[in-house]
Amino acid sequence: MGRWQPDSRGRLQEAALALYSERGFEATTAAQIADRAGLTERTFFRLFADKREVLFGGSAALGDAIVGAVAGAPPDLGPLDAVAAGLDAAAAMLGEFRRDLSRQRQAVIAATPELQERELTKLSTFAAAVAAALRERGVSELKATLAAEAGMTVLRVAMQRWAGADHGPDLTSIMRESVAELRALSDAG
Amino acid sequence: MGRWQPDSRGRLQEAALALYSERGFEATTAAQIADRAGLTERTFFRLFADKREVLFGGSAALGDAIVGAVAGAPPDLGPLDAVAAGLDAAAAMLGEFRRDLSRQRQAVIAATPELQERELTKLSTFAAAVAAALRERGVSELKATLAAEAGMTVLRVAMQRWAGADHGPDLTSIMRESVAELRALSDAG
DNA sequence: GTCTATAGTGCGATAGAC
DNA sequence: GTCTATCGCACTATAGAC
Repeated sequence: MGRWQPDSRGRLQEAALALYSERGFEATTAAQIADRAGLTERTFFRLFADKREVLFGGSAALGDAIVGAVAGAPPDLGPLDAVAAGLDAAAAMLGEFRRDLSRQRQAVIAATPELQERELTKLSTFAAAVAAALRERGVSELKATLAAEAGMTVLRVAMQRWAGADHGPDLTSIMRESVAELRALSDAG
Repeated sequence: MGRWQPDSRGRLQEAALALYSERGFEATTAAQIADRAGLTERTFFRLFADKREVLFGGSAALGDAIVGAVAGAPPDLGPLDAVAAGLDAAAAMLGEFRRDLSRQRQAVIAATPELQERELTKLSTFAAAVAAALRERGVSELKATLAAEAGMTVLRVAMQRWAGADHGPDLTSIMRESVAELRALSDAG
């Protein structure tokens, strides 16, 4: 064992979620988070670019999973079907986490405009990567962008609906229903 | 005429766009912007919530125009058609501004992640308002959200394509083409 | 209009692992 | 010796309180 406790990142993420929940994002200082994790403020900012980033730690893996599923979908699927495959992968991955922590995290984000901003940015990053994967499949630039962005919108609203209630359908079901609604949009009123 | 130069807001916006273009957003301080506009840093932060907001001054009016057009569209139109009416209104309004300034503004935003974040937030605000207008028209919550968000995506990519080139089709044409592509998404690959 | 807290950065020091 | 993670200190600018 080393000189320091292991998993500084994880401890900071845990401490941050707890403090943001207790006293709110703005009322929490980076020093307080670091204290609670047994580290210093300087270390916090070395591991996370800013106070918001600490809540979006594992999102790169989620993005990779989505893009992988889109790229790996059967080649004859249209863009929206490929995106739907990506969303299934996302739902499966998010379902592995503890639902109570997901809810807590969503609640903090919902209460904090700055964090909503960051969430939109993350999803926009995913959308760009998904669009690139769709273009690889031969989809036009414009169609790829629109399909990818619509897909990330579905992901966001599905997460909100899922984390907003204790019971009710699981994330995969919510996601698929939303995709169906998206498809039906062009059809009629 | 009063004791001060008129239109402090406008002068600050102009100064900010110039400085952000010249030396970049991060390398520009609020004090420098205020100096250039003949005002104090304190006044800057009284008129704009933060350094980013100064680039998004007139966006409330744009949002109102979009929502108004959506709400005022013929009642028999489906959600996507109503959103398309809103986008037409947006294109008409944005087309009134000087194209070179729009380009400059888009270039600064494209070069600055923080500003892209703010732009996404603005569009998300619009989307929420548009979704509310659609619900007023009898559209379901989920469909309204998806249609509104997709519409704002169209607005964003159309603006990028329009401001990214000197010549080429006007904003209205680009917007309509994008809406058509959005409709066609579900059809096939 | 001044004063202050805090976010976030740069750089050097330290203490282990290898 | 090198490498890496953390600390400590000094510093600027933002943003808000008074």
